[in-house]
Amino acid sequence: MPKEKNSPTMADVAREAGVALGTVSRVINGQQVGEEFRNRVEEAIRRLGYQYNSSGRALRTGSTNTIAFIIPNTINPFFALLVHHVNIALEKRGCKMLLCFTEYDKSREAEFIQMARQNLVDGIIALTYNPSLSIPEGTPFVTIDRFFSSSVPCIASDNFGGGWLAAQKLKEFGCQSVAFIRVASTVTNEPVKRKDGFVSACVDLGLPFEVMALEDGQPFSEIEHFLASHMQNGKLSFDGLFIGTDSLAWRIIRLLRGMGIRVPEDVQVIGFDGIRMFGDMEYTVSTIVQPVQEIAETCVSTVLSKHLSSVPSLICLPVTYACGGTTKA
Amino acid sequence: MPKEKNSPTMADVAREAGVALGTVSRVINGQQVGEEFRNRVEEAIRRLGYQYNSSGRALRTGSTNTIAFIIPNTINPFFALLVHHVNIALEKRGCKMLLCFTEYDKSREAEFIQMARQNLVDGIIALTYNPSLSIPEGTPFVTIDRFFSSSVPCIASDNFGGGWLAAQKLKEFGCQSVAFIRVASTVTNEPVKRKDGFVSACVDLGLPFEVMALEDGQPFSEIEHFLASHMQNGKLSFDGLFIGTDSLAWRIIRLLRGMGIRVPEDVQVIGFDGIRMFGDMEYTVSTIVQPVQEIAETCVSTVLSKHLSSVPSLICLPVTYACGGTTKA
DNA sequence: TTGTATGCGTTATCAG
DNA sequence: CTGATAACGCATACAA
Repeated sequence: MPKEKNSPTMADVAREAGVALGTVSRVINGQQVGEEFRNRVEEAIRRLGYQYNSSGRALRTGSTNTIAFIIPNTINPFFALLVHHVNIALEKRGCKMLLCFTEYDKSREAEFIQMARQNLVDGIIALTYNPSLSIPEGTPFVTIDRFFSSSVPCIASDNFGGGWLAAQKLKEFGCQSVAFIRVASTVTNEPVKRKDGFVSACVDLGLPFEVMALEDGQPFSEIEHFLASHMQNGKLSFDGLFIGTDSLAWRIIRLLRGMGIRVPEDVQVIGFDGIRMFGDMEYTVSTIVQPVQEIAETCVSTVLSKHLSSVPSLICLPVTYACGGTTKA
Repeated sequence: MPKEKNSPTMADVAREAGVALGTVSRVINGQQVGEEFRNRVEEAIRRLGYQYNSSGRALRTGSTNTIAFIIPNTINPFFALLVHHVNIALEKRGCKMLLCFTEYDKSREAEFIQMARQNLVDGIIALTYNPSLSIPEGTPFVTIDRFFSSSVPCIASDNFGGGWLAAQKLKEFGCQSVAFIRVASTVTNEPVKRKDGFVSACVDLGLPFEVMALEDGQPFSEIEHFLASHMQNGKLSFDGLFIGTDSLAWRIIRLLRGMGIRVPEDVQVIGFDGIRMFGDMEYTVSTIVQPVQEIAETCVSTVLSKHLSSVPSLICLPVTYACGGTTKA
């Protein structure tokens, strides 16, 4: 079954313009062509409504100007934002994006890498959770938030600095006793450093703290138990909480309010990510904001850079604090 | 510049297996091949780590198993959800998705359609705002929320029914006087029927109502003026509001609370779309929920259907009501 | 500067 | 059922 729609080809344009095939190609690729010839070709292109066929070019050049972006989904607003900025950054450089949703499925992560190579992508940007994912040789590969090896560039927020900043802010806002709560990740990725930075700052600042991690498989109610076990006379023994993500922070705030604890009056809460209502309105919670646009820009420029090997293996980008109404500032 | 990475080709596999090129192709495409030959080929494929090259196939067959999805962005959670479900639906049918973000730019919408055809996409799904967009011949085209002509299938929620449902719910929850507020769209798309359904229901149910539209270019403060002009003795003269989208509803609720009006105690609010916190948690406001997954499924099955011409030109899918805490139910 | 001819990897047609 | 071979549309090395 050949093509159904008979679009004109370069040969058609060449015939129409009375020039050679190669000349048409050169006009299209913006190479040196005599004024007279160029006009004839451009006229013919217009007349025929010619559009170049990217499969032919890809087959010939072995490159598609396409980057695969492997990510769990777009339902999570942080991922959605990432997709958006990655696409913008790619487009700015004349590249297309091949989106791959893994749904956190490790086997799908591997399948997509294979699929991406079948499609001759020029590079892969991946935010994955499979610790033993095998990185393909010969295709530029950049990861977000996950360090594989020194030969695979990893782009991330300054998670450690973010944890530090959270503790500093809580202290600044008058907290006397704080806690860090997160869901433990099965893989050791960059975001685990949020805890390290937080703990480090608490120690440095002389701020008493506790750490609670919801291990894999434990129900959310464990967090409820943790909080309940830190109540005395209807009062929580913490007046500041740093939570691993905005999403979890939101759930915990709901929980606290259900327990009759006011936020931020009784306890101040800082999350991580910088998620806004409806994507672009106010922050959902007070938060450490990830520089999503810079992350996307860096991923794209890195994966497209000619000399991947001379690129740093870990790039951390600066985070900022933003008030979302769950702190006293 | 030829390919940098020398992946094995079908010819390599054929040589390795000691068979003809055509036989390898037949094995890969699952056609009839003798048991012995099939084994030899499969063994060779494994040994060489062969992966088929989709450009070659595309060039030959004129089809890429790719559908272009044209949409403003993924920052808006509704669009993000749509992208997600469209991708799932496509993947289920072995198709890839070429995402095109228009950022509401009319000229970009047209450019993407051209780009999509250059890439030999097998079809286009588009959520656009350019009323005079020209639909390409020869490439299956399906729209969301926008009716172009009877030859271009349009998939949408039952916007009229949704408006009706909102009025019905407000009445059911005890409202005596209601209003509909929206930002007017410059294009006449399906969502404008939300007002029609609402008005129709109010009339039928004997519910007094008003309609307010923020025209193009008017600032948000116009809505503030509208509400302020309907205040008497610190009380709003409406006890129920239906807002064009959840996002606008959220902004208006913030506004109301700033004016000292309680939601839902003083005034109940219903939005439209069905946006959830963080994509999958509770609804942001009480809302008319669009069946996003069904919309996506329908778009995909329609655009891939062999006989596009025999498809209905407008398909409306049923909406539901969901409480998000801004109504008394 | 322009024309010509080859091959990229695949599918499909035609002989064997 | 299998082998050989001709396109598909394009970029490019080489010849003019």
